[in-house]
Amino acid sequence: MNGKPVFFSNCADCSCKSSIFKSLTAEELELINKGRFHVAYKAGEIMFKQGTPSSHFICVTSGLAKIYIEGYGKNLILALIKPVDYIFGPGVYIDNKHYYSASAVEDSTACLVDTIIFKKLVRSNADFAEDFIKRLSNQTLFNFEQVISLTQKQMHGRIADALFYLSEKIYCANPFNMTISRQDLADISGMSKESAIRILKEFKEEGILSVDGNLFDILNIKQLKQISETG
Amino acid sequence: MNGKPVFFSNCADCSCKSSIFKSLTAEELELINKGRFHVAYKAGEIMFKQGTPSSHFICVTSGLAKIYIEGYGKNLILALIKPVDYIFGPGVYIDNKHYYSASAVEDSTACLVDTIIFKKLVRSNADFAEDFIKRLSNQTLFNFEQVISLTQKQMHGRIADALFYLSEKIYCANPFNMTISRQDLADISGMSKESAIRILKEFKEEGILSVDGNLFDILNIKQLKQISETG
DNA sequence: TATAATCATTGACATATATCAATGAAGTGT
DNA sequence: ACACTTCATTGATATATGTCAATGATTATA
Repeated sequence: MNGKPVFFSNCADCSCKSSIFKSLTAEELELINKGRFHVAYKAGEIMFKQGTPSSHFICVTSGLAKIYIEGYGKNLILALIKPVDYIFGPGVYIDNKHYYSASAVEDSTACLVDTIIFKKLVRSNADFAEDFIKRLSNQTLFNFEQVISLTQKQMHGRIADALFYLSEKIYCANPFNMTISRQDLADISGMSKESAIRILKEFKEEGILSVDGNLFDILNIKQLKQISETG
Repeated sequence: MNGKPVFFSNCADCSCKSSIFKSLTAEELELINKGRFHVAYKAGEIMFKQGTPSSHFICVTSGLAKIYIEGYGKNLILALIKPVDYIFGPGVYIDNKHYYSASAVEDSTACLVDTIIFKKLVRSNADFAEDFIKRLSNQTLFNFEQVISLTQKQMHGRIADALFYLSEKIYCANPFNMTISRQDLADISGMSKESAIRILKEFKEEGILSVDGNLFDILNIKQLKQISETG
């Protein structure tokens, strides 16, 4: 546990402030700033655990985190959270429980803000509330894509989707440095680790993908898109 | 098409008003009442289609509707919508597009309200906004349950979950009258129609379920719960 | 450096599940 | 009452995918 709080300047000056805060006034930002903690996590450390009370909203300021549901014997990764994005589970507005777990995939830092403050701002600032609802809506759309991929595509299509997710949404690069494990890849794609590895191997053999250590390179984007489409 | 509008008294007096409206003032209700349409759908009729512009929020006042994503060759039913519940897709706050389709499963009636009015109320009434966020959160939790059931349980567990969903959440009865087709049951459970039928047959043979015409009766709730748990 | 521990890879095998095809049942319109 | 369409059921078969077990590779630790 390397969880000692590190205090940065303040939210108003923060260069890695989540875009959700753009509709806040200086006073509102200061409100957030006052009740906020900055914490460092080592890779692998759990940020919070499914089933525990959820008291804070977490903004990832560096590194990479995963949020995942601990299901029946295996995990389903709902999303990877990169800087500067935040984690705000659906339980906050229901029963203040976490409905998924979160952990650091890479060494990470994060700001924690009390959800009471967040909810207060939602009530008092309509722009903020609307931005928040937009964000919730986007998450829902993402969930829809994921559930369709997981339930209606075969493994090749699901791995293709996962690779595009990593390349386009998370690492934002094409030869990209894979910082998640094969197990994580499998947990994103809803299959066993062995199956995920096998698909990667096939992609390599077909010249669609090259893997050099942790460096992944999608060589034939068009063909991989095709595989994603045809399931 | 039996889509002729039927005008009821008004929202303030409406006995089948969705609970989301409870935080609205009389004037706000009147605002909704003014721009509202009451429509009747026959079973099977489409209310709106995935990909089309979404302009109205739909409150189901009688009958039963389904919302479903048209995926790769087959549909996934996200939820059944019974009175008095409403349909408000995530696209409304993103790009005003429908990200799923909706259709009437039984003969149904519904009230349509312009989403512009709805969004205006979200901005002006904090209680209403908070109720709406709660509702979105509940939907997300439901999505989580569904995706875990669909991706981590085998067919028996998924059918068990679907049967409990129908009995406990939709029909709210135990011997219940099944108004959805086997194909719909399969589309809820993420499997082929034939597989769904086979599982039902097995449940019948094991005395867990009785099916008499459209009357379904879960005879051994405990065992079915067990099947749901063990996947 | 040695040792343990985790992670990645591969093969063999069992099985859950979809697909295809045929048939029966039930409702619908003429 | 009739043909006709949709829906439900069943069986046979192919295959996608998970599980188990073994091994290699890499990293952490003493």
